[in-house]
Parts: sequence; structure tokens; C-alpha cells
Amino acid sequence: MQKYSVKQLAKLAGVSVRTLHVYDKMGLLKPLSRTEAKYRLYGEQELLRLQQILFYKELDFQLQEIAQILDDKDFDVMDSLKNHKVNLRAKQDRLATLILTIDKTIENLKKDTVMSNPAELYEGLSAEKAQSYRTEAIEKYGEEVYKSEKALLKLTKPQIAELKTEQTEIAQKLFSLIHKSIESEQVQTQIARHYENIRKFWGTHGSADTQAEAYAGLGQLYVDDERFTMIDGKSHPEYALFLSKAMKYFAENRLK
Amino acid sequence: MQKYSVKQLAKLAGVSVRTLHVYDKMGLLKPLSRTEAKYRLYGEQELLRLQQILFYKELDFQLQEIAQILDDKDFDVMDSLKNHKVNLRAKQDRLATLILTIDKTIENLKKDTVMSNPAELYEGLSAEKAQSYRTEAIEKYGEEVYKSEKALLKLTKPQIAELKTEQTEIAQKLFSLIHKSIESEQVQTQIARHYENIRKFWGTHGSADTQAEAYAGLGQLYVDDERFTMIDGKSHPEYALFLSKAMKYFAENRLK
DNA sequence: ATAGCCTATGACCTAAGGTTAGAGTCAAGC
DNA sequence: GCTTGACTCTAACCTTAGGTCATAGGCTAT
Repeated sequence: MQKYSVKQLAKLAGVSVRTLHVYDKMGLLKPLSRTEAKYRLYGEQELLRLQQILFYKELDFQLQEIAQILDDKDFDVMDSLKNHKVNLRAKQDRLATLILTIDKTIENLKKDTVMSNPAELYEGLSAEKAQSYRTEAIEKYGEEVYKSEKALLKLTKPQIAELKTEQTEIAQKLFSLIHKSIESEQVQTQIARHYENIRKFWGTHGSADTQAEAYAGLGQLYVDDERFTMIDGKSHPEYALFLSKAMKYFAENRLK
Repeated sequence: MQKYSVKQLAKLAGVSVRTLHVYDKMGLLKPLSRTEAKYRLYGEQELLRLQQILFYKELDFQLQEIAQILDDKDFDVMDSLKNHKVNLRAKQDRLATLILTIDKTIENLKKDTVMSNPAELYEGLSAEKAQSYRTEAIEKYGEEVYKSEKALLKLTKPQIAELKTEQTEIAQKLFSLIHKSIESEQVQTQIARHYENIRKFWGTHGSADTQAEAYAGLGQLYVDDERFTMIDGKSHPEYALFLSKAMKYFAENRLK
């Protein structure tokens, strides 16, 4: 009858001695017996069990759950596997989203290394158009415009990239909500995110009223100039209208 | 100038008060000031910073790394993002493999709920063929065959499913190594796994010599009857030959 | 007997907080 | 002025799955 010491078993199974200690203490894998000097001794059955444990551990099961799988006769292994699979899939989906977000951020970071700053506020517009919007804005809001331009200069490049990444994510969600009511909680929640995002570009100066007006004004701009709401080079006037209405509603109901 | 208490800031950003305590202690987000009673007070800048922190946290960055991204001027954010993306991709790939493994195990578990046991040893064969192999085995190995059949009965259903899952994984690896030398370390490592796997079906009785012979005999069987090495319903005689040779080499060089 | 391994237990450490516990703070209502 | 309830503070323990000592004892060969 083969007997293994901790070290031998550990080597056979490719784990550390510490691991066996832990499994012993928590009752997941008890040695077959002990010597007089309390040395742990394992047999073939224990090796078998250890390899079962490692099978499930590789599948990212927690040790407690493995113990159940192996010991609880009433435990439905099939159920557990299916359930676990759902969890792993969710993680996988999440990772996919994260990777997309990283890609976007990287892209934004690349762009910003080229295009430096106050131009950001008028991004995507021709120089003349930008100039004319700026003049118009100054007429309307005066001082605040300069402050906004200054606030923007204080943002770091990664910060701008992050904010832009968030913008495209918000835009995606809002676009998918285009058939919902502009007053719905879902839409207004995203608009709130959008507002906070824009506010970080603009800075937090000005009274609540001024901010609300400026935000609604931006919404109007989206309708007047479709380039603001282009997605992948295509314009979406119906989305621009939806967005603008939702922003106006938000400015009037939640910012005053 | 807006000032936020811990609770207010926590609510605004959707985190717990504890989280803010932790960020404070580790220096990731210090309050702007403290009241006389040591209450933390945060300003707009801190809210902004917190949201930056959450941006990276959602991307599964560790807090330490986030601190670097935000504070270390010489830290290359772009590099960090790219590197992080590679990590996430690796995790994603691993998850994909795990899910496949779970699927296999679920399939095996389903099958075993139907087909109950000693038949497993002759799986995939017609009843007559199975009978004839069994008779042949008994002539060759005598007693051992009965012991194997008994050993098999002691395995639980999930155990059998796990072992079969492992078998298909080993088979996949070996199949991808078909152009390598049968004596190569890579091939022999997988053969060792295969042997250990088979041994769990057979049990551990018999002398080392008997076990080695029986294992080599199984390899011969793979060549004689292509149904043993079918993958997705297709037979692969060249793989059967490769496998059989590798098993023979293993039996002769590592089992004696 | 001593050197060189092996083993045992116990304690501390990791990440990112959750969860009490005990004590102090603040504003409101009586 | 006092109590009540909500808020805040720090400190300490708990979580996973072990890694990494520290200290003490065991085993075998020279």
C-alpha cells in the first residue's frame, strides 16, 4: 500500500505543501493517517481526491464549493456546473466590455496627444465654425466662456481621454434608448451622467441657472449642427432631436 | 465653494463610506480638509478625482496602480492601458477555455446518467465487440479485469465525467503534437497524464509490470480498432498509430 | 553527534473593502 | 438644557487561497 508524505504528494500533484496544510485544516483533504510524530500520510484515495479538487479549482470554483461537490451527496453537480458557467460567461462579457473601453480610451489618448486643448470644446468643427460658435457663446454667456476654456486647460490628457470615453459610452446607451420617453428614468439617468461629464469639461463656475441654460443651449446646438451627434461618420438628426429634448427636460426639471 | 461630507460624497459617487476611509488612509483620495471634530470634508476637485479613480477601478485596475496613474507624472498611462488590455485578454481566453471544459463535463455527466457503469470500459463499442474484447482481456490478464471492473463501479458519476473531460483535453493536446517525436518531453508529459487518467478508471491494483503491459496493450487496441480514437465521428488512423507508439514508449521507459 | 533535510504549528501578510464596536459630534425638538 | 437620531471617528476582526517566515522537533547519513 503506497503512502505519501506531504512533500511527495505535493510534488505528484503539483501543489505546495502549504496548500495541503490548508486543505487539511479546512477538512477538504484529510491525510489517511498520521505518524507518531504527527507527520501526515496520504494514500491513493487521497491522491485521487486531490486531483478531483484540482480539476474544480482550475475551473475557478471556490474551495468551499468543491468540498460540497465532493462530499454532499445531495448536491447537484450538474446544477452547480451550469450555474458556474453562467457566472463565467458574465465575467467574460464584462471583460469584453472592459477591453472595448480600454480601446476607446487609448484612441482618445492618441488623438489628444496631437490635438491640444481649448480646441476640444469645439471639437469636430471647422476652424471658422468653431470661431463663430465661440463668438456666439461669448455674446450669450460672457465671462463664463473664458472660465470654461481655462478649466479645460487644467485637465490632464488622460483625464480628457477618460471623459471622452465615457461620452461615447453614454452616447451608446442613449442611442439605444431613443424609442423611450425623454422623461423616463432610464433616459434621465444617462442624461445626468452626460451633464456631469460635460460639466467636467466646462468646470463648475456660474450659477445653477446659468449652468442649466448653457446645458440646454448645448442641446440646441446638437440640433443646429449635426456634426455634434455624428456616430462613426454618420449623422442622426432624429437622435440629435431626442437628445436635445431630453437635455432640455433635464435642465428645466432637475437643475433648478 | 461646495463641500461634501463622507456620506454625501459617497452617495454622489455611488460608493460606501468605508471605501472613502480606505482611499484616505492609503493616500489615494485625501479630503480637502477636516473639521475640528476630524470630520472629512471634500471639495469639487476631490469629487472629480474620485470619479477618475472609479473609471480605472471599473477597468479592474488595482488601487495602487490607479494612484500611480493619477499622481506619477512620469507614468505612461498609454503603456499601462495597453499592458492592462493584454492581461484582460489573457483572462478572457482562459475563461473561454474554462467554459468549454464545463460544457464537456456537463455533456459527459448527461451521458453517464444514462449509460451506467461497467460498460464504460468498453465505451463506444458494439455489445458483441465489447464482449469479445472483454474475453480477450480476461485471457490475457485474468483476475485484473474483474478488479478493474469493480474499481470502476466505485467511481461516482461526476468523477467519471471529470475523467472523461480530462481525456478529451489530453486527446486534443496530443492530437496537436502529432508531428512531434513520440519521445519528446511534450508528448510524454501528456502521455503521463493519459496514463494517470486511465489508471483511475482501472484502479491501482497489479504489479508495475502488469500495469505497463496492460497500458501498452491498450495502445495496441487503439490501432486495431479505430473507434477508440475517433474524434467528432471521424477516424484518424495516423493519430491512433502515433498514440499507440507513444504509449508503448512510455510503458517501456517510464513504467519499469 | 552533527549536518542536512523534512515536518509541525502558529502567526503575519496580501486586496479591497464589509461589518461591528465604542466613543464622540451635530442639529432638531421638547 | 437635554434627549434623540443621524452622522462621524478610529480600531479591530473577517473574507480567499494560500506565501512567507519563525520556532521547534524528527529522521537519516556520515
